[in-house]
Amino acid sequence: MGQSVTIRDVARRAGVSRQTVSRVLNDSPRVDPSTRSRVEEAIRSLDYAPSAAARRLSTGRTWCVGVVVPFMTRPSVVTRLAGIELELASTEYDMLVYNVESPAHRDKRIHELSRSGRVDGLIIVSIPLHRYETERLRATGIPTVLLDSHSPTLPRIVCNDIQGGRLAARHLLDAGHEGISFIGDFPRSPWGFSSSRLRLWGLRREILSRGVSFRPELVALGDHSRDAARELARGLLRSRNRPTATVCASDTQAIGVLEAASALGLAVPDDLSVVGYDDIEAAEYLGLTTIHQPLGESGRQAVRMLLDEMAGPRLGPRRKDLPVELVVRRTTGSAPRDIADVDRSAGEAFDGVRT
Amino acid sequence: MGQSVTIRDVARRAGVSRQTVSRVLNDSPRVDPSTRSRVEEAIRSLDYAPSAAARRLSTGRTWCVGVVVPFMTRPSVVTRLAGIELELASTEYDMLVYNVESPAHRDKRIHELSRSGRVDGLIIVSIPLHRYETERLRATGIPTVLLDSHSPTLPRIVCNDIQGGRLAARHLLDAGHEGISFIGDFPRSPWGFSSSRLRLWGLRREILSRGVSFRPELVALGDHSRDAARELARGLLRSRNRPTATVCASDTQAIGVLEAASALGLAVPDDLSVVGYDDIEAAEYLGLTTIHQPLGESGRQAVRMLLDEMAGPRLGPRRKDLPVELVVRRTTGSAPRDIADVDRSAGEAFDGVRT
DNA sequence: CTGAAAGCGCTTACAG
DNA sequence: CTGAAAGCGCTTACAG
Repeated sequence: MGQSVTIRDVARRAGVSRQTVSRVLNDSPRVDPSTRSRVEEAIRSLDYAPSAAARRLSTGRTWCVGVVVPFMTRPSVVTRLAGIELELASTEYDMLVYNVESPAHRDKRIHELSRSGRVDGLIIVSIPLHRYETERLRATGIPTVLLDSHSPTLPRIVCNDIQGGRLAARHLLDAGHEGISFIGDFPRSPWGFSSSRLRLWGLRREILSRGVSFRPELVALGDHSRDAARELARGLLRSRNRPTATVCASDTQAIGVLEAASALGLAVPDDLSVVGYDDIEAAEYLGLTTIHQPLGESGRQAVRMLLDEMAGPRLGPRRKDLPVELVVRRTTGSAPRDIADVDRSAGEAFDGVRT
Repeated sequence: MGQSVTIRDVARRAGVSRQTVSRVLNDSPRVDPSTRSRVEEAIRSLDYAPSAAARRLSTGRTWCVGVVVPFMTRPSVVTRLAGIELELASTEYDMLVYNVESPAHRDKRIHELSRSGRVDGLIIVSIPLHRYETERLRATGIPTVLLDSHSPTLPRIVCNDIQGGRLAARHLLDAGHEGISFIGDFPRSPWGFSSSRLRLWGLRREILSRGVSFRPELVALGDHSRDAARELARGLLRSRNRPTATVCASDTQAIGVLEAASALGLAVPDDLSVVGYDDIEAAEYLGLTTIHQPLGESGRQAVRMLLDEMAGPRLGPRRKDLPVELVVRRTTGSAPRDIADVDRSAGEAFDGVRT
């Protein structure tokens, strides 16, 4: 079965002690060259591989990093995950992945993970922690980095959501839009995700800073899904004073908005401009204007920050903000001259009555 | 730092031996109820969590399953991965994920994984193994299940690719198509993926079994990407005797074909029918007719098969085929009456010359 | 440069 | 039902 060759067998074969074999294994300089080559020869001829379990117990390090993600199949999440994997692959660390499906499940996972000694460090993706969870983590002493969520005390990598909202608003305001709607996530979902809220906040600030009035009735929040966004958009777009542009909390939701526009006979971008968020792969082939986040890179940076934390505890909290950027494609354009005209002509198309 | 409470501390606190604590931890029935509750109380008051590393060394089991995937961000791959994670989450096993980016990298990963004792079992996704790799795996004795790839000896879960090709062909033949093209992956990529080849094989067999001639010049193979598929499609669709329908080895490639059709002014499905493969999320909102694979379910089944293997080696090879099904949406329709007409009218649109 | 001793924190038979 | 002994396969000081 292979697995039965131990360090003891190698030592016997090479005529040395187990410690010497261990030194060769760990590249210790305090080994005579000729001894070393004898040991290496023994390792080779016995096809020996050291036991990870034994090494872990004796060194007290697992050489594993745990990654906790919600909704791992979401394009933005899996891209982050791939970034984490890529960076870890260049180290000796392995990646344990836990997909959590509910807030309760999440709490349990994080708690048990932090205490079982299964991982040397933890990366928690997109999940804001309660204060008591943060405290529990500190108590266990396990190095932890948050990716895409905020915390007053834990080290974290965040993309600048407020800036993203501002960029989207600026782009639309420059094109003459004034009725800008926002479709995002429920404000008080049990997950407590904050990105949608922050993006809206940035959008609002930019609009107000331009002296344009912000219309709260154009904000519609729901599930983070295409279907929910489509229904919300349908409502907004049928209203008397409909928006000429919509900013979404994700590309997925933006796709729902495009569907709603299409169903209502509104042309994009002539009648309606749409801006997404994330720049997932689908955004490119749909020609969706969106806010690009450095998703893969954010994962890599989270790993680097975690490695730093594991090397030695830092004094204060650490936080790194990654920039986002606007990617203009084909779903945004100038505001319609006069929205009343648009509505009138849309009306004509339906009922042939001139008003 | 928390981690310093050991089984010894608990034993002392409860006034019993370490073995007794161990029995309580492992739900052994041979413990007196009152002793048990004393131990449980001690565990609680000391906030004790057993060391995974120690348990692993003494039991010889890691309680980890390794998953090796290529291109983890591909929608079809991540869906499989999520299925694996979901099934593992209902067990005590953790999931180690390795994303391999090149065939060389893959060989190294699989080899070292199988020998380091880091995992109790291995799931290898979409990667056909060389014979010598298969032999090496057997030699290590590590239970292994292949998901979405074939092997004469290893246990495996496969979706029926040949059947998928047949279903696509049948659907198109029923709609009157005769010039059916196929856009798939390079036949001899270093990865050795087989699904594209098998789907083409099924397509071909179905066409021939209907007495329709198969036109090899309508088969175009390239990189598994939207861009490559778009360029291949562009070539096919501009040829004199162009196809009226295209089957693709993936939805991603089908999207490239849709782009090519759009660029050439061909209406889908009036001028061209398109069938994808996988039924990823994008297929639904693009209205893409496709072959649905039970991606998540295939991951779950791979875990169950692996757990069986780990419970005890089976006598013979095991293989499970999962069914695929056709999902008809909006990219397929009847064959154009006379393709020459179509080409003529397209020509007119361009140059205004009547032929 | 090398080895004898001790230990990492559990579990597994073996007695009683 | 419970405990003393031994062991899992490494590494870490400590001598020499």
